[in-house]
Amino acid sequence: MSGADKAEAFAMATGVRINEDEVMELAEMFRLMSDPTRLKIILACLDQPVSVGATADILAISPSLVSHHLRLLRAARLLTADRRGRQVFYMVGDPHIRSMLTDMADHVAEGGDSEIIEGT
Amino acid sequence: MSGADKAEAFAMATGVRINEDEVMELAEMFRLMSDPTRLKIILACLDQPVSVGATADILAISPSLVSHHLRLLRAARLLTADRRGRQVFYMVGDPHIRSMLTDMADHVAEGGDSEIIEGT
DNA sequence: TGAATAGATGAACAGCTATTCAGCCATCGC
DNA sequence: GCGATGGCTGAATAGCTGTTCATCTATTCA
Repeated sequence: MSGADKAEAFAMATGVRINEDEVMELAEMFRLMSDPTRLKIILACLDQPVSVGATADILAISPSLVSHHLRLLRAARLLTADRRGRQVFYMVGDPHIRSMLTDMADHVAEGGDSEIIEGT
Repeated sequence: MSGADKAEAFAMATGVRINEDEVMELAEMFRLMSDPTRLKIILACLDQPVSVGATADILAISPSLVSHHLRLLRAARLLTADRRGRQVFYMVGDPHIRSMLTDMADHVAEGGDSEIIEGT
């Protein structure tokens, strides 16, 4: 069974229209949002562009660390950069990602862990 | 500035109604979905309950590995377990998570990386 | 030009984690 | 009870990654 066949089998079996590469891509997105520091950075520039320095101040971390994270987020196109003078402003580019994030933030804030289901 | 104050400052500055603990909780969710193997497991039982063995077969990995991952997913309440005889079926419990996942899978599958925006 | 500010980069390190392997517990059919 | 099947658990390991520190580039202002 080849790799392509395996991916096909997975897509068939799951009923989810998504192949191996797309799963990897999705996983990579989640990975980038899975680090608390990075997630805070993303949330910080969800609704408006924020400069690197401002982000560092808000989160009380070093500009260097912010920059490192921003590079990853920029590379994955989760954030877009916009230079104004000597400052660089970052913001969430994809509207779909933005709404998903807003949605998830609300979901968590509303405490969706109220129901406990136990198997017999 | 205390920890609580910092969290408050963050919530204020970002405009996102979410505190430190909730950010951690959200990050943890994303972390669980960020591993390709684990993500495949979740996607496999998105729409219907799947047994451990079946999951292992579909993904062509060892039942042991599946079980390890399932324990984490169950602990985080991302998946719910349902024992039938000697088989245990798992499925995505939270409808909100399920729709988010379906949505993101579609988003990735449709290739949302078509537009490249470059800063001046 | 020179100083200063804002970000970016590279190396180095500590901590975490996905995977494998071996063995254990529970449930069903004989 | 006995064997077989299905799933769980614990230890061990290899690979990855978030953070820090020092340094470097780019842009503005005097």
